Amino acid sequence: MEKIRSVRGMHDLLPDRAPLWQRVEDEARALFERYGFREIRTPIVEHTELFRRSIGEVTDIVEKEMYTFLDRNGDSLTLRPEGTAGVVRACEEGGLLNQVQRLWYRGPMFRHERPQKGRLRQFHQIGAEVFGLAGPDIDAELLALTARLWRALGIADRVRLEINTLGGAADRARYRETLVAWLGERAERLDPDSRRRLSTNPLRILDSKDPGTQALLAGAPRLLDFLDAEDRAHFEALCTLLDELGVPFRVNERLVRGLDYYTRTVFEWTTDALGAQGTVCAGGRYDGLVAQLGGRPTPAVGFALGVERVVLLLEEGGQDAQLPPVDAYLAGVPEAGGRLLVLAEWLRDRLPGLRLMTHCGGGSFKSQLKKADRSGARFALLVGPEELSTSTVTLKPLRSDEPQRTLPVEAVVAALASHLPHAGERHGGPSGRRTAV
RNA sequence: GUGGCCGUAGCUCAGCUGGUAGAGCACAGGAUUGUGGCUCCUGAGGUCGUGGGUUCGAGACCCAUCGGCCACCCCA
Repeated sequence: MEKIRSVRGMHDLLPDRAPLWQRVEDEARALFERYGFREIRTPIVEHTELFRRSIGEVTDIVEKEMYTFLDRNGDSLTLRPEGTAGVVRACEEGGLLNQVQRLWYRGPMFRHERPQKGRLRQFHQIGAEVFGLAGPDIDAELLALTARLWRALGIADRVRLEINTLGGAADRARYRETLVAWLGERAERLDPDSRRRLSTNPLRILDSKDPGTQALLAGAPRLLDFLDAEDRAHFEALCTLLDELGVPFRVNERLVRGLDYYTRTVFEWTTDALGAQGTVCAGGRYDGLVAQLGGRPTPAVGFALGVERVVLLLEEGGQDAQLPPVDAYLAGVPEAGGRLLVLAEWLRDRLPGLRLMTHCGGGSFKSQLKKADRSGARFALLVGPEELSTSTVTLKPLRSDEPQRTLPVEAVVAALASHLPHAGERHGGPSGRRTAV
C-alpha cells in the first residue's frame, strides 16, 4: 500500500517542536493583552472576491498563488492568503467599526508558492489590526509592541526595522504614472523581471535586487516628492515618536509592499539570519481598505508576523524549549487493576496543579519503572501487593538519593504538595504555562 | 513558475571505480525472582523516495516523477 504523505509545503508540527511555537504564541498573546488588544477569529475560507478586491487584482498573490476552488453550489471560494481582508470583513459584518478596535489574530494562511526555507504553502501568522485611529501615535505603538516582542523572545539583536511612507492613494497613483513614464523611456536598461512589472506592479521595481536596475533607480523620480503636507507630517511624527520610544529604525525609501491596500506608513522587520526569506514581520497603514470593501471610510493599521520564521530565528539562536516533564508517574502491579486509575483521579482531584502520568499497558515492574524514569518524572508512585493490602503508596524520588517511603494515600498528597509547590495550584490561564527554556 | 544541489533504518549518517545493506543514537527484552538511571548482551526495524531503463547483476549509472534544500521570483 502506498503511503499517503502530507501535501507539499504543508508541514506537521510534531510534539518535539511544539513548545517553541507555544513560546512565540504565548508571548504574543500576553503582549497583546497588555496593550489592550482583543482576539478575533475568522474563517479560513472566504469568498474569492474578498481577496480580489482587497489585495489587488494584479498582485502575484491573487494572480497565481491563491488556493481557489468552487464550492458545491458553484461559489468561488479561497483559502485565505493573508489575515487582514477577513478581519476587515468580519468587523464590518459584525458592526464593530463604529468605534475604535484593537484586535489580534493568529492562524494558518495559504499560498501556492514554491516551498523553501521560511516559505511554506500553509504558513502561520500572528497579526494585529487597529481600526478608527488615523494618527501616527498608534503606528508607533504597534512598532513598540513588536519591538517588545523581539526582546521578550530574545531575538531583538537579529532583527531590524525599516519604515517608509507610501502616501495617499491619489498621490501614489500620480507617482506611479510618472515612474512608469520615466522607466518606460529607459526600459532597455531594466532587468527582464522589472520590465514585466512595469505594466503589472511598477512600484515593486523599486525594491528589485538587480544591481543594474538599482543603479538606474538612483536617478528616478522619488515618491517622497509626491507626498502632500499631511502625509509628510504623519511620517515625520512617526519617526519622532519612534525616537522618543527608543525603537531603532531606518528609513528605506525603496520599501514598498506587495499588497495594494497600503497607504502612508509601511514597515518591515527583517533579518539576514534566514537567507532569502528575511522578512519576519511586516505591515502598515491601510486607510482606504474598509471603504474599498464597502464600509464607511475608516483609518486602519496593522501588521503580521510569520510564526515559522520567528521560530526559525529562535532555533538559529540556539534556543530550545521544552515542556516541563510530568511530576509523577504512577505504576503498579496487574492486580491493582482499575484501582490505579481511580487513585490517579483521586490525586488529581486533590492536587489540581499536579502533572501525573499513569502507567497503562502492563509490562513488568522493571519496565514500568524504566518508563517512569524516561518520563522525566521527579517521583514514581508505586502500587504493589503490599501497598494494595495496606492502602498505601510508595513514593520513590527518581532525581535524588532520598530514600523511598511507603505512605498512606493522604500522606502522599501532603508529601507531593510539599515537594511540588505548584501542585496545589490550579494552572492554566493566559500566562500560566510553565515553559522551561 | 525558473535554475542548481540532494533523497540509504524513527533520527544523524557510512556504503571504495556497479557484485545484491551497516554504525551510533532512539525503541523493545534480558543480565538483576517487586526498583529506573551506568555498563554489557540480545532483538525488532529498510521493497536504499517512487516508477521505468542500461547490465549477467544497480543503493551506486541514465530518464521520469515526487519530496527536500539553496537562489531567482514572491512575501510573513
